[in-house]
Amino acid sequence: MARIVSSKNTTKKEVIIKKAAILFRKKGFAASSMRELAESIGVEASSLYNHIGSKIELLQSICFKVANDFTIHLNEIENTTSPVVSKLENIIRFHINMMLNNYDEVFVANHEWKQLEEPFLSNFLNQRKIYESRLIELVNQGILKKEFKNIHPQVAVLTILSAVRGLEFWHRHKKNVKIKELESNILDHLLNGLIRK
Amino acid sequence: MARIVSSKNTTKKEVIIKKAAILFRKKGFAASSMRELAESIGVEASSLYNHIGSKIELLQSICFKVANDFTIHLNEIENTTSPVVSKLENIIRFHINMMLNNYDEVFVANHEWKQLEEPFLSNFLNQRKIYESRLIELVNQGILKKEFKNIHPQVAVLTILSAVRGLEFWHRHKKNVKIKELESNILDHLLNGLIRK
DNA sequence: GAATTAAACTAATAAGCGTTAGTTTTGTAA
DNA sequence: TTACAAAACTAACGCTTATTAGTTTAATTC
Repeated sequence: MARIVSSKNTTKKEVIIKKAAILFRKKGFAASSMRELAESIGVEASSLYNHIGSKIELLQSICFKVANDFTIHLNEIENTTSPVVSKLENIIRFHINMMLNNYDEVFVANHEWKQLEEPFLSNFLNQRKIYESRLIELVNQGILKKEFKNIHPQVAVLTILSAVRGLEFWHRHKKNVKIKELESNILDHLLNGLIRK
Repeated sequence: MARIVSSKNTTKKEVIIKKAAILFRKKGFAASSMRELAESIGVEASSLYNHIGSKIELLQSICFKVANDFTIHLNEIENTTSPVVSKLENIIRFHINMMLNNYDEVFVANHEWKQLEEPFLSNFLNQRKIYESRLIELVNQGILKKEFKNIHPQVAVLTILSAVRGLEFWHRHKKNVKIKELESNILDHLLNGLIRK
């Protein structure tokens, strides 16, 4: 009768959620079973229900934790008086680091949000939409202040978000490129096509 | 007893594969059932098996059709003598158009390949790896020929592929932006940070 | 050491899954 | 009209699913 190991600062629920993120990232939410999850932890499936409510609740926890982290960071950035280009750079760096440090969770939030049920699905999409709108507004400010070229801000934002999302693939190539080098390369690629010369 | 409708140029199998792509894109492969697929076509689930082998075979067809389309196009491009920047532009435009014209299939190939079984999984990943290697080599040529800045070619390729992949999201915003405008915006964003000035 | 609580276990549930077998209907060609 | 083939149907198979109920074990508290 092996118990779920959990140190002082993490509850057993948090252990389960972390393992769920790993499993959902590897196999996808729908293709992951509670038995598999339990096995990866070392208990029976039914034992999980002493700590969590349901499978779908695990997905909810993962998705909204990630969404909230991004929202909170954007709040902080907006409350500074830096140039727009610095703000955008800061945001891009945050995305890159979230992807590298919370790989499983960010991946799951990006790929498995579709499996959320209402009203969580709508909430999640709404939160993401608002986040994007705020980024678009930021780029727009950069254009008005002549920091950026006169591009379509909506396209720019989605290009940036997509490019940063592509860091998913760097978990495959991790050995070949240094993280900091990677970060500056992507930033250079994305910004120098954007910043007025 | 409704029959599967199919015009002269499309077999019933192709109709099923197309509907499968739509369903898999919307709900994910694992979360899609054969009964749902059948319903979207207007027959019973078992009737599908007069035309197809299995559920997983549908995913295989979709994934490898997309992969082959990209490979074939790259073959054609490599057999021309254009400047590297033109080749790359051509490839980016092809990606954009594949995404816009074969949305469901490209989406499924991008997101659901994980659910493939061996040996198809390995074949698919290998084909993708080779494709990326050829793009990296192309960018490398551009650097050697001084057409591009001295960036990390591997990072550049993944940034480009990821950014183009982000066109997925434009099916949400389709009304707001014209396709051609979108295409040139993305190209400008990606290339003008790359091309030597 | 006894009592209590936390958290594991076993067993079972009902529902849904992909797929198959066997049968019936439909469309086509002789 | 008859014969044949294509493609639909119904019914069922065995399996897996998430989840629940009830029980037992382990850890904690008194």
